[in-house]
Amino acid sequence: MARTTGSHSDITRPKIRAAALRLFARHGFAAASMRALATEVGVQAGALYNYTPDKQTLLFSLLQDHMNDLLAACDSDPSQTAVDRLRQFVDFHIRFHADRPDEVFISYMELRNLTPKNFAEVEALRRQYEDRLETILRDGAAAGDFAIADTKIATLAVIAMLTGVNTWFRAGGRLSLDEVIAQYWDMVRKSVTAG
Amino acid sequence: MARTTGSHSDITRPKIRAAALRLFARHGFAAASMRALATEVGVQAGALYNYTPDKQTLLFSLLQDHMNDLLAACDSDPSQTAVDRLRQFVDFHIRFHADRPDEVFISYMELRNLTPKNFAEVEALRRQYEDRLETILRDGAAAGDFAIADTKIATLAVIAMLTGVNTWFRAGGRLSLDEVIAQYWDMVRKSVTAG
DNA sequence: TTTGCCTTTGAACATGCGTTCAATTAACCT
DNA sequence: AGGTTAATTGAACGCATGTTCAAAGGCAAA
Repeated sequence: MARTTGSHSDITRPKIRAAALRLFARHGFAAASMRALATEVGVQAGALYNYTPDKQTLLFSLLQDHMNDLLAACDSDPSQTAVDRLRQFVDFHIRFHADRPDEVFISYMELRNLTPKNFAEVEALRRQYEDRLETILRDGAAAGDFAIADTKIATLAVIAMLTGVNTWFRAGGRLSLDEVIAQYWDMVRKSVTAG
Repeated sequence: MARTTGSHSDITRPKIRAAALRLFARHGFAAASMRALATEVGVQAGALYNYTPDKQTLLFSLLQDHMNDLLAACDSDPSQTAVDRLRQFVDFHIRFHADRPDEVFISYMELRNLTPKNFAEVEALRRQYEDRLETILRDGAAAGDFAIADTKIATLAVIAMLTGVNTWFRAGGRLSLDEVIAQYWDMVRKSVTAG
């Protein structure tokens, strides 16, 4: 047997990416084998190499795309007040990440499995995203709306807090995503304003 | 050659644990081989099995000990006000974790490499620790010192925020640990009080 | 100095890994 | 219908993995 009926790169490629996302998130990059990935896709291991030069590049591509999606989806209107922009950021961050648990998980867990070059590239994208928030906080501090000692720390503190939602939130649980967002917004707002 | 001069289990055992901590943190549990660990210790791979029945148990033992250390070191005087206890918790959490970057890193990254039984055990310890904080927040809310919609969420949000320090803090950096703690305490305090 | 225990070696075992590639067949174009 | 391209198979390569165990040698007590 060789080429199978119905086989097409437009079908197989997204299947591979989706399965890789699931497998890497579930078992970790190092513990997820190309053979297991192939089985999940319904193909032999060799076929995967029509779609990625190697396993490492597959991981990198997933992370890079995720970060680019994140940056593309996150924009903030500088004519609004810093408080409004911060509220939008909190809402956006929680929603975007809750929609993509596997991508987020991998982005935090598998960074160290990237080659130095690939790591630097993903890291740069992550920093760009942090800068979006830091700009909001700095603008708000300059306008006197926020009371923050160190903007960089506040940025990292807020992002860590928000991303933490992904470790426990499950749709259909005790609280709706809207309720969760409301409380996080309340806490974030208070944490950066005078009190 | 067989037994080497100066060999003693009181020496080898802690060496293995220290090296395992470093290797698991650096490369990940799955990617860190027993042979690499043995090399690091200065011993052959077979010798490791005098100290652990298998690799999995070694990981579990490291995580379990870390959680037990954490619980043993964290106590809070219920006669103090909730605000004081919260301040102490923030100070303790950041300091304790900053002292043990590898343990903390592994505790978050390698949970999924535990067998279900081992995972449940470590998870139970983690929940105990969260309960310490939740008790403080609930007491403070009952006393009217805190304004929190949902205590469980606030607990997770605060812990995520505090643990995030470990992803960027390095001793000797721009800020001292005391400065970092001061700002985090400021943000945490404001986030759970009325504003 | 001998005895017995503690610790380590070093080789071996079975299994699984990422990756390559010639052969093979489906799908598409003319 | 025939020819070309695209997709996949399946076997193979070399190497690394966790773990076991008989043999061997350092150590301490008698």
